[in-house]
Amino acid sequence: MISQKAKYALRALVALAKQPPGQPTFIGDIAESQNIPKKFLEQILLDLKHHGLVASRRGKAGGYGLLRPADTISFGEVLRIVDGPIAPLPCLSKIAYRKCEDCQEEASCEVRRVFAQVADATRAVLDRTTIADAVGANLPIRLREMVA
Amino acid sequence: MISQKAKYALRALVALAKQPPGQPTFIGDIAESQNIPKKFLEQILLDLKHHGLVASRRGKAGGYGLLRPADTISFGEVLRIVDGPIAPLPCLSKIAYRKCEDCQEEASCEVRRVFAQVADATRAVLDRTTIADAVGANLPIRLREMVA
DNA sequence: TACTTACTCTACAGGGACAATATAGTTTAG
DNA sequence: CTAAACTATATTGTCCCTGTAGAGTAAGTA
Repeated sequence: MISQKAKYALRALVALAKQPPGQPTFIGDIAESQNIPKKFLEQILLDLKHHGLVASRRGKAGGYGLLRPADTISFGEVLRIVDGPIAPLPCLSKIAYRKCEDCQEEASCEVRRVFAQVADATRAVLDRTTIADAVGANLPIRLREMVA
Repeated sequence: MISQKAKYALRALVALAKQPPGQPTFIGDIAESQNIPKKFLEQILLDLKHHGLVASRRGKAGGYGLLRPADTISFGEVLRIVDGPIAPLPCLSKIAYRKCEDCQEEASCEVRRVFAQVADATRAVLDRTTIADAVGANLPIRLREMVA
């Protein structure tokens, strides 16, 4: 299960991607249209800003906008920012590897071997699918290119 | 991330699958060899017993053993018992579907569409890979058959 | 300049899940 | 009859998730 926070973050980014670029969008507008608690969304967008995904302008004509093109922001990147590692086991994370305290030999761990496949399958989707894909179509563009 | 409990459960089942069938194995032996807190493992095995995966015998010569053949117990089944739904969103679970409170239209939800692919990819691994596969080889038997 | 609106930042609180631990009881072999 | 092993329930402490609160800062506008 992904967190509610991650879901909000993705929905907000999708909403921003649908907006005409250039002029910022109010937090309040996104919060209302997407049914997200406004103060909570503030935190989330601030977090995304600190990671360089969105930019903001303050004051009366302020708001938020995507800082990078929507087709360069993958679901995986957003999830890692908001929820942390995607890997199903700490010993399978690429960004935050941690040895399992309780297991003896990593190389011979059967459970790890199986979940390595899960991690690969998951990353194959999340790291290839971008916000732009989500906005534009039913299937991720890059996967469609691979099939075609 | 799967829970510690799920990891313990899977490791215990793998350990049981390696044991000669017929005679039961002590909880204490599994706990020690797998580095699992014994009392915690008791709870876990009891839970698996209630779901028909293992059987137990009480008393001095008691212990636990697999109730079903190892190649009929999938990782997915174990995870669902211990951790609950596998789906990354409540609105994608087959066994415990719940509508997302905050999203308007399920059919047009971009986030849901992407995570549906994640769920499919995950289930493809977890529901096809059994305890026997984990014990026996590096790759799940059924996937190897598909490739061959 | 004053005012309004919107973003920025820190703190914190309630609830629930996770990971055990504790304790008491029951069963069976020898 | 007793030790070893499973059964069952209750409790505990910690951490994280979700969200709220409130003070502060910046920028356009009259």
